Amino acid sequence: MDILTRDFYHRDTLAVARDLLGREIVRVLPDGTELRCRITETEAYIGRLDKACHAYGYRRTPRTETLFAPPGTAYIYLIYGMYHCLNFVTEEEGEPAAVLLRGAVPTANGDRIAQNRFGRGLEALTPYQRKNFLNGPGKLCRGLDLTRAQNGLDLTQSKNGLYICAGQPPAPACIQVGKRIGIDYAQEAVDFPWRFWYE
DNA sequence: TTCAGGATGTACT
DNA sequence: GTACATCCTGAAC
Repeated sequence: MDILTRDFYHRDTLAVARDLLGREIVRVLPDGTELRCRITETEAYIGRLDKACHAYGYRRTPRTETLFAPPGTAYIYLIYGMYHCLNFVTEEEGEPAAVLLRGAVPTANGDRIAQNRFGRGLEALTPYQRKNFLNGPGKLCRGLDLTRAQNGLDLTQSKNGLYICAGQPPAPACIQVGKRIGIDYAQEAVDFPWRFWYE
């Protein structure tokens, strides 16, 4: 079912971040339920030269270890004590770089995703909740029930319960580019246009 | 509709 | 002890 292969991630991180738009995340829960959503927003982080990256300058710690893994690995970490962020490792193994997923829209089992997010079904959501469903990295992980338990998973194997399908990428002209969010501390890197999204 | 403030735990000076 | 790739709530407009 056209799972993206390691070659897809084994490229320049900016190219991968752009190409991930429109792709479909598949998350299989322990009970077999298959959650699906389409990627609408991404950001690139490249340790080699990017002060916003956890592994800036090849900084290696227990947390950043996953960033040095082979391309196509899931890097998931805890942020602000209560939320998780999902990234896909890119480039050569040993080259710490990844794409952060910042936004998505549900394409299958949205009801279950709503349960994970708000503790109630799609029908019961307020307009405000519908509008702000998976439009943030923490929300996305909450909706797909992803935590550090899934850190380090190989995304190229369907058996791991987390993989990416080819989906339907947007026309290049529809892709918007801008500065990344929430990295004010990163000095010159705050202005890097490494965020990609589309409507 | 926007905005300030707080929640909360881990990583790492 | 401080910072953090965030999100929600409630108040003011």
